[in-house]
Amino acid sequence: MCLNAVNDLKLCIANATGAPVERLAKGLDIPKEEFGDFVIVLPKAGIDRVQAEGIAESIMRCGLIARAELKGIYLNIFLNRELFSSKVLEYIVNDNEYGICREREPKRIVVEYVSANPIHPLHIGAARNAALGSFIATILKAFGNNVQTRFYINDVGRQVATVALGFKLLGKVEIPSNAKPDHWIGLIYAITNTIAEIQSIKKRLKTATGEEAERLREELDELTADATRLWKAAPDIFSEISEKLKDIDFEEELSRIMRGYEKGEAEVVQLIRNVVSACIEGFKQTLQRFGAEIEVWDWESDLVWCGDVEKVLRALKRKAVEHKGALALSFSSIDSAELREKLRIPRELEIPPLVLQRSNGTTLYTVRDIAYTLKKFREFNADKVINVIASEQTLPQAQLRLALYMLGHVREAENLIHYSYEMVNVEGMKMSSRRGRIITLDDMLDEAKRRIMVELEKRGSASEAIAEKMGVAAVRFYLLFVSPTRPVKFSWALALDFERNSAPYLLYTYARTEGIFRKARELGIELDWKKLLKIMDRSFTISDRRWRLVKMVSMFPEVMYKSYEELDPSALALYLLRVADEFNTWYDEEPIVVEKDEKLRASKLLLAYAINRVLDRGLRILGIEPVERI
RNA sequence: GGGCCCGUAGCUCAGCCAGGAUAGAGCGCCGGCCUCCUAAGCCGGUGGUCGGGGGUUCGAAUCCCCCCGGGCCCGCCA
Repeated sequence: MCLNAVNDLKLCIANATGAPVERLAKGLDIPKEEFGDFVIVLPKAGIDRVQAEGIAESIMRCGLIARAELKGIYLNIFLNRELFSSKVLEYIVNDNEYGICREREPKRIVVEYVSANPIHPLHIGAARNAALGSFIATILKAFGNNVQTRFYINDVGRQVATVALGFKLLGKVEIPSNAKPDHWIGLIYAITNTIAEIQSIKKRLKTATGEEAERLREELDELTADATRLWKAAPDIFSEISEKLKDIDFEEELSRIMRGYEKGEAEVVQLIRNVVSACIEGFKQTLQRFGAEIEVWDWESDLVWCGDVEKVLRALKRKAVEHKGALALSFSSIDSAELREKLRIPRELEIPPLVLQRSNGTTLYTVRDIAYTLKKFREFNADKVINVIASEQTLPQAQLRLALYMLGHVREAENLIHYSYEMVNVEGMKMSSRRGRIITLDDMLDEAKRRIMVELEKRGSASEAIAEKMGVAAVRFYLLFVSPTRPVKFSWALALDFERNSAPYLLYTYARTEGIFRKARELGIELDWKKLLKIMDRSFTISDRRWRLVKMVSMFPEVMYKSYEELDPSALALYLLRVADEFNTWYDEEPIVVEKDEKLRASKLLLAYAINRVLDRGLRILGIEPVERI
């Protein structure tokens, strides 16, 4: 419904003063409380001293404003608290979508996210992706767009071939019944890869000398440490793979699997599909638990088999050049500042040629991704495709857009968005899925839940369901709280701190508001918000605390819109925390349900309801389901 | 070597894109508050040459340049 009191205020000022709304909005700010409720920074709004005098006078014609003071370059504005707060509460009660303003022209948008390699469990990096991606899909949908979420199953390529080879050496694809499939596959992958790497290094060491040999020996030490750890995890399996790897040429075998898979040889297809399906099954369990919904699962191999990749490759080859003995696509012929601007490619980014094909004839990831991008646009008839991918892939994503452009898919190139975010770094540890050194999302969720369970038991209200919900919330919030452009520093201490800046804190605050309503009903107070609006004491914001809360609630639509436009959950997360802080202070300061004055009580209940709605709506957009009681 | 992102309190982060009033939170640390709507809470105290240096400006954490430090990328991996 788009009810937004702050927007009303902007329009009101614009009407009263005749100043254009956009200019005003630019200069409008929230000052320190002592200066006013809002402030227009005059130079920012393009208003000079002379004009300012007139505006300071005419602004009073806006009924929402009680008084305005010209002070230096600032026009400080004090609102009519009664009018403004009544308006805010009315909006909350009457707009069941408060905070959201649906697009007049909804877009069709594909959000591809997670798309983790199906060779090991989802780790905390994928978790950040999942949290961001599901947030993006949720908020785009909430604002009225048609959104489809997709997961790209990278089952073609080296990594998958490696784990498939591991299983092949073991004779069969079998997942122990007590193991989660993706965890088991991750172990087999790490074992196979680590042993192969050790063999390769040992081979190279035979001929290496000097610095080169030194470097290799260091690497070998590290690998040996990883191997020992992996051996301990599954001694029999480790030994078996180790033995069998001795008898084969690893690279040759890998190449054979890759070629066989791309050609669709029945035996290889069965092997890989078995392994990958099992891993995806594990992903689905975890993602469902995490509240990240994927609507369409795309197999990369299907793109190869159906001829889409071949088609793209043929088209690319017509534009290809020779690069280091391979066929490649060079972008220098089309590169220009204008094109970079259009395709959102950094000005100075050096873009090397894109190699199109391995010498064994198999395809490469970025080439396959071109076919995939076209598929995403085509199948959903999408206006826009958003790829949620870590910043480390900036270059291939840029090459992807350039290649699309070169092939004449200009619209797709221009509307393919690389939603880039920085990675999760673990302090004191280098994560490596190839060596089985990862912190998994499953572990995080389990540990968070366990910690919360301990806390709940202290309160004598241990509920497994609530602990689960809160655990998921805690992890999601931790990953969404930091701006996407900044790396997340992971440590268990930070992830499991459930005070103040955390989801448990927000959920607790929400539950407090629910507690108020519960108590009210117990006391026989009817919580009919529309009725309460009629009888409420409109002067309740003579209290600065309550007034501050009203102002915060009034900002909700503005905050939501900003988060929507920038697809940035951290702004919303931070806002919710500040609302909770202010509410908790108020909650401690004065009774709400016990208020004797019926009219004032109505106002207080409405204010608590407003906070309740804002927290509920904000948390849900962040993918967190509120709990009524903790 | 080149590119992208980042550097704000002991620690984790807002603020920077669209420059404006004495730079904000949380954690930590110190000291208080539960016969009263949930103490994952509240109140008070502690803590910062905004990485460094130039420049633009009436005004710079914010814009520009240089330097230093960190993460990531520059593969016939994905």
